[in-house]
Amino acid sequence: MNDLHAPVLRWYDEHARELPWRSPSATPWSVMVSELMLQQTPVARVLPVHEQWLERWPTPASLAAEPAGEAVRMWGRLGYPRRALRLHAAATAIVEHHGGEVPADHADLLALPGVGDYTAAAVAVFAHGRRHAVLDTNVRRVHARVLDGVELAPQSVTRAERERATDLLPRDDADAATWSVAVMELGALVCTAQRPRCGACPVADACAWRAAGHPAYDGPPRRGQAWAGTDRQCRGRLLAVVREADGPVPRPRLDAVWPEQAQRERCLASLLADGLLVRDGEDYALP
DNA sequence: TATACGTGGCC
DNA sequence: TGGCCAAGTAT
Repeated sequence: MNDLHAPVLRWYDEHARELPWRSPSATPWSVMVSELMLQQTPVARVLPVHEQWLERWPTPASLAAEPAGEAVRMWGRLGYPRRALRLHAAATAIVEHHGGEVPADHADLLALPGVGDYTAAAVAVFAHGRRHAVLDTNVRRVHARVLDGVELAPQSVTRAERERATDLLPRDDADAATWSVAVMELGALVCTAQRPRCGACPVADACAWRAAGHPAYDGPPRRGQAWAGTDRQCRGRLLAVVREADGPVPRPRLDAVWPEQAQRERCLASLLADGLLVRDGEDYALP
């Protein structure tokens, strides 16, 4: 145990949110579903969808048995709907290659659609108790501040950063898992990107960033996410029409939600290419 | 490695 | 008020 473990673990024990996927009765599938949904998406918005999802599809096999379009519809307005397709494809792969059970090995998880390095680690650790570093944006920000004395972590993860995160893990598997979720929670609730609550931080006294006077980020400029008028907005509008319709949608109803024809055509084509929509004559529908 | 990919809440 | 941000992945 290093000097950070005890205060962070104690803080987590006292302040952690009770979330369904952290329940002792949560299944690996519940954890995996939560991780896909939480990618770039706030907890508050995931909560109701996760509950409905698990009620309808309590196992990978139950989801794999349905058309992918049902997953897209249930995904609702969570955003990045390709994740719904990937989760459905992952469920299918789990049935085909893992006997319907969410695998525990990082490499097996990484091979599943929609599962990258972070999610593979999160499922291995939080669903199966494996000992593995979990590096998400929260953990990276906490490490950057406490250990490096900078406001934000670099854009990409280096080998050194990963090795340090692994070195920081408590020796015991269960403690290591709790440590990872605790650091994530600390980043989500206290060591936030904006307006960090250093007064509530269990390791404020050990924080290099605080000791340095909270120097502002001075790295390369980080690109914002363009939205208005972008293909992303257009795709979102088009897919929302089909998702919220009872059946196949005639083309004019799609034309009505986006004025620029060229962009509309391009986005419709990309939605078809992604498999988020299928065309049936003059109508469009979920797959 | 840089970019595309949804949505909505916050200050 | 609009830019920033939220448990990333795929290409």
